Amino acid sequence: MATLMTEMLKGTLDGIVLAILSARPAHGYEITAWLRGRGFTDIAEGTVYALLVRAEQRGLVEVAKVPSEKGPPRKVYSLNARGRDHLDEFWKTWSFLAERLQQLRKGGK
Amino acid sequence: MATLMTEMLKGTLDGIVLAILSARPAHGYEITAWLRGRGFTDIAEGTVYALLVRAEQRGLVEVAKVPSEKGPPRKVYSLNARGRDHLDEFWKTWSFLAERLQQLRKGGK
DNA sequence: GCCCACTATTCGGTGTTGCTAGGTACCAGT
DNA sequence: ACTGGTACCTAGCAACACCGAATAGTGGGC
Repeated sequence: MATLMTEMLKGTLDGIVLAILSARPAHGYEITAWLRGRGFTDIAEGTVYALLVRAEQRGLVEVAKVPSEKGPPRKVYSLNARGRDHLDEFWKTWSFLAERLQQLRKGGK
Repeated sequence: MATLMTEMLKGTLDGIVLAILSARPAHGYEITAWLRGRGFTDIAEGTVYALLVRAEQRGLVEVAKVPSEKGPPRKVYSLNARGRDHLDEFWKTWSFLAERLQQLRKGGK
């Protein structure tokens, strides 16, 4: 059921996008396309934009408006120092969770 | 500020509890204590109970009321066939997510 | 007898999150 | 004109975990 993924993405999608931005600056549409290509087929378009706005409000990313040849201007996001710190924290939390779940999976059944 | 872990647990705590129940029947208080012992120190007591009620409403678990020597009667939950199916789905979804994140972590930075 | 700690469950209200389902804007090809 | 691809935004919704408090039973210390 797709519902499982929806709930599981809460809290992780945030980190996923930051991780993408840590590799290279990108804009919303690009990020969405990238996610779709990686198998996250059901991630809604609006979700990514809302998430980027939140990231900006928290001061995790910098924004640059870049005119596009096709369509409206792009908003290119790039990770700043605070964002990198946040990403580190994210990976720590993720590692903790992933370890416990791996143990559970082995132990159970 | 919502903690990272709180948001990340959304959707996964559900599976964690089912995984615990797949090993052996248990009641709410016991599950909470188990989680605390495993490092999930900040999981609220009420959270587990609410989660168990949801699982029951979805028909994933069976409930048995067992009198306790200490305190009020326990509600002992055990996984049924539907619950095991759901757990399988959970692990599939989790695996998918964990794989993508592992790739991202390697690739990024 | 009275209070406290521990066991055990329940409930209403809150904040964060991703999804739904639209809309705006710009340009190229037909 | 019209369609399709690019690119962004928004309001309202449902699900989830947290918080704080209440309820209830048992046993031990004073």
